[in-house]
Amino acid sequence: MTTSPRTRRDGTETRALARRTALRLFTEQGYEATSLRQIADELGINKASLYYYFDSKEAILQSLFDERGTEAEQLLTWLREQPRAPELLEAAVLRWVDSCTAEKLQGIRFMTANPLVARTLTGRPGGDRIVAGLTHFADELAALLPDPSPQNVMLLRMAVLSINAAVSAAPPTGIGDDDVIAAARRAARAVLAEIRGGGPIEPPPRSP
Amino acid sequence: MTTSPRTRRDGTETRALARRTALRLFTEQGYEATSLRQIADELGINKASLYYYFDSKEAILQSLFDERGTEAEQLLTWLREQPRAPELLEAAVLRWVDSCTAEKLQGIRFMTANPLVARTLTGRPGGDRIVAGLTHFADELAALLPDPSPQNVMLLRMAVLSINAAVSAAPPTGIGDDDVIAAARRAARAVLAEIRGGGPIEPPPRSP
DNA sequence: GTCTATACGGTGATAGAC
DNA sequence: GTCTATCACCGTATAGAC
Repeated sequence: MTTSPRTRRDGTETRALARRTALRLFTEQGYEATSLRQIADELGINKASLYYYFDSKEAILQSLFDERGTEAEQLLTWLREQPRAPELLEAAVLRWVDSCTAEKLQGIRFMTANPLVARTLTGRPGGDRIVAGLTHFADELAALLPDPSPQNVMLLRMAVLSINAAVSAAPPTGIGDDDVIAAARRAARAVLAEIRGGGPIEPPPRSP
Repeated sequence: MTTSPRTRRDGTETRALARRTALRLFTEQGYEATSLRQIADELGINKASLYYYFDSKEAILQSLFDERGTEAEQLLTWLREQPRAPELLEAAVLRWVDSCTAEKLQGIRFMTANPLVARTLTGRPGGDRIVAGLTHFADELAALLPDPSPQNVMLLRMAVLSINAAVSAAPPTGIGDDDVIAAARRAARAVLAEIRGGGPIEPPPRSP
């Protein structure tokens, strides 16, 4: 081995810092519009030094996807072991929405800013696991719909992606992460209610 | 003049075709990932010939924004001459949603695929009039909210942008434009109801 | 209007010294 | 680990013949 414990530790720290920097720049400017030179400059290192930590620019992207790629899959695993019930629909959607912490929001922001970039990694291991995982998640939930009309399937997908919609709708500044997440939750519930009721009118609860 | 009527007519047709081709490629692959060579190839002309119709790649982008930039402004103009009333909120949002024809959807798809590209044109005349116009629209509507809390402002913005959310949520194929628009409308109404009621439960209609 | 040829810069990436 | 130097390539854009 050529790496001592000390250099190894410094290395992984720099690598982690590079990932965070890349994530920020990719989110602000887009993946294609961000050059390796720019990332290196912000890190205070030379452009070529980045290649010590990553094999290519695409490898940086890949590592960002890998970091957060398992979440959607875990959600899917959880869903498949739940007993089928009408309440599962709302429970599952809200489980996903509520799992979104303020830290996870930056991942959503990155994906929202680069909606097409996932296709760059298609075919490779761990490519677009987030997108694919959420898609499968929504598709599996669609089987629970009493009326799986195209519109209702669409509304279900919109409920699942309410966090993304909230991030897209949020102005660049002035609204805190908490309110973004809370708004996403309320929107998801409202859309789910629309699917159930076919309209805003809910039958009043009846006690026997 | 160096252009005869005949060449002039052919020219504007080619220009229009180039715009449509660019719009499609920008939507499929992204603005930065699409090269002028690619656009020229699909048109069956040389790369350099594009510069007869457009001064630069950015000029192509600009022309696409100009084509659909006035709609949000017209909406804003309409809003400002409406009498203030509680029903104006939902009426205004639905006016925007319902104005979305199947043809207009491709504009939304382009913007959804290139969320950051509007900033490329900021400062220039007619830059991001769509985004800015819709933002102003939502902000003006926010003044009509009984409770303009950050969450409610967020929800209002999400209702206005429900078309964008629907486009983002729609799978690449399998769902028609009509269902996408219809789902957006239902989602917008559901979110507006959530703002009004603060919850999915609506009081049942009471006849005196 | 369309072409060929070319200029120019920036990009991702590699080799090798230290 | 970080650097300098260098590479091939592709991007936009221009000049000028036809």
